Amino acid sequence: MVNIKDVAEAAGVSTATVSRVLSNKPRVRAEVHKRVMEVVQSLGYRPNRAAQNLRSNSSKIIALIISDIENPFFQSVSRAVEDVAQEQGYSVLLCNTDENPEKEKICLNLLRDENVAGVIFSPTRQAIENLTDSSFLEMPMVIIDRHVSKLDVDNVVIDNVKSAYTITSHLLGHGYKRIAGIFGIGSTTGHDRREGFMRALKDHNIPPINDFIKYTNAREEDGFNTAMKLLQAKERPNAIVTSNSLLASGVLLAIRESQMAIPDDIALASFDDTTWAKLVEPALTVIEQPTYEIGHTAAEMLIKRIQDPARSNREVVLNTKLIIRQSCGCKKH
Amino acid sequence: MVNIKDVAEAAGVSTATVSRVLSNKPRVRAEVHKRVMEVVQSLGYRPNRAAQNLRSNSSKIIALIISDIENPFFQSVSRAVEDVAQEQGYSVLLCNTDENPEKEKICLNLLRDENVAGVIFSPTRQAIENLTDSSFLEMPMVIIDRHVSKLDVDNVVIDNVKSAYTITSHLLGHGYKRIAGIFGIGSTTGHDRREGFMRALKDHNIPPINDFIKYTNAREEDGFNTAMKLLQAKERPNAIVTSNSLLASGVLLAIRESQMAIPDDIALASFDDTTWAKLVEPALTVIEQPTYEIGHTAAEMLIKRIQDPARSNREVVLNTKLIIRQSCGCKKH
DNA sequence: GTGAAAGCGCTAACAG
DNA sequence: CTGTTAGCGCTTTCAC
Repeated sequence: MVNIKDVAEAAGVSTATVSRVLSNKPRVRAEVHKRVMEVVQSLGYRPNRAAQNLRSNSSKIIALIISDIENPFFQSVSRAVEDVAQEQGYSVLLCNTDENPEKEKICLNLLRDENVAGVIFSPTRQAIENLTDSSFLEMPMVIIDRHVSKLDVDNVVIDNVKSAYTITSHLLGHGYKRIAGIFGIGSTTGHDRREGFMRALKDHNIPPINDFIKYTNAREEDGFNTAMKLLQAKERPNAIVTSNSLLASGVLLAIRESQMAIPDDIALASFDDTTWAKLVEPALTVIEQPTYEIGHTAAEMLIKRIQDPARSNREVVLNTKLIIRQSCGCKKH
Repeated sequence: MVNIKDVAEAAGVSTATVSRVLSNKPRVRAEVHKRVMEVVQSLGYRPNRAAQNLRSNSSKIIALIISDIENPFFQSVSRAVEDVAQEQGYSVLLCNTDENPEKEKICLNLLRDENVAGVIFSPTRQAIENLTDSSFLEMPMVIIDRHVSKLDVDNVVIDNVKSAYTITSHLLGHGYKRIAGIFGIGSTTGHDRREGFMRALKDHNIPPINDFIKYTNAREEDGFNTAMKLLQAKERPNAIVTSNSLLASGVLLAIRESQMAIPDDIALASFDDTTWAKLVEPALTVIEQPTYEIGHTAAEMLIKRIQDPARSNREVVLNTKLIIRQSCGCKKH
């Protein structure tokens, strides 16, 4: 592998000059610049990232810490992050944490060891606490999906309370009154959505039914199990709201298993407009999150912060959209 | 940040000894080993990855190069890779190539610059050609999903010909005779599946209809457009096989738009058992690929190769499973 | 068994 | 404007 010294010799300059040319520093004669670039070309020189990293304590890698790449929400986010990164000459390191605070910590440590340039992180509530008195915040970081007002970090989120309020109100508007809600337990997101849900009930003068409000892990099987219990109870809900698509698919399976008809027997609405939301019948009414935009914005903010660590923190709240389809449209309710 | 020198001083040994202890080299007195470990603990020392990388020309990062993380097939693969990597102390660098040979090359170059320990790669046909006379194969590499018999690399695949044969035969067995096939154009995978499709027709003495055999990009919209054309033609197919789930969802949308009933008017079968395959009605008959296992196997093979570069190459062919649901079950055909 | 010392390839003072 | 030089933190001969 050809190194900077080879280039320097071939171009008849010092390594320092080569380095200057390559990092577009000023104070280099145009002619020298040109000659060096030519040699770089002809020798096919590519700087050694490890050496750059060691010397400058920073790599061209940004990390994406999410709970699970198999969650459709994060797929789109990660795709966006990748796109921005690639464009700007960064690579993306992926870490799944399964909403496990222990893994989150291991991961963060590792990223520091790797000198990553920055981190895009979707933390558990637990991790948000830990972050406060850790040195992890020394890494450029933007938190996504989860709300962290108390922390001094860049933040890209949606308005979860409002979105949950909207979708619950939609159900209420169609006459559904016995609405159950299933929310993820690991994240602030689940909490916020629950709050929006509660507020909507309150504003419509519907007393909440405790047994209908569920916190659970946010996987498909949790949605299924929770829904089965709900549907087998004496007092059934006639509508269910879920706080993500994994839960929704579990609930849908449970509804099918219970031989109930959507939306006549029961309505279903969820967060996240996945591929399948429009494919099932009746198609699912959902809150669409601007997933790609979340990732895109986060990545751009991160890179800006990397370039200017002193930059003031900001919180970006992106808009969601209620997509009305047929899963909540029964006339009789 | 505490470095190896700090540890050496605190333990009253040389940096060389600390290094030996940390990499579990022999020839260190047990007592010294213990003392060093204690100091490492108490000081919270963590080796600098960049320095290790520079010195030893290899990082603890493995790369995953896939065409698109938004393709469900790769999600599961990447999850598996991540799991194995994490377990073995590696991190995963993610690269999307969009089946674009140019991007593949950029990516490969970058990975070499980063001194990644190894690469798991799902290449385009183009890239497979390029690989032959490139030096990229100097990196430990395992190729997944795509077939590369000519190359001297580790390879994890399924039997695409056979799987396509199986699912096509299933359709044929249910009396469908006018079967269209939509295959991805960028990969060897699409080719092989087309071949299995053709063979099944032949073995059942069904003359293939040229207009029913389509190569296209493998995204949802391509599936939609292709299917729309197929369905609007004078001579319609009464069954469609697609070579991945993205195409399948496009086709499904087209069928819905055309107001046709599955499986009575038209049958649909596809590769890839996604979340939604069991959620739509009628549920989709599919070839299930062992996606997680593909990723898992590939990651393990890669790590073995990293540890022993002289290891002989091997090809692992994993089994697929035909999951029969209701999308191909019409009696009248 | 252990230490001293030589770099890996690069960047950033500091000189000139 | 450009070269010299001193490391970044680690691993790995080579001595002892």
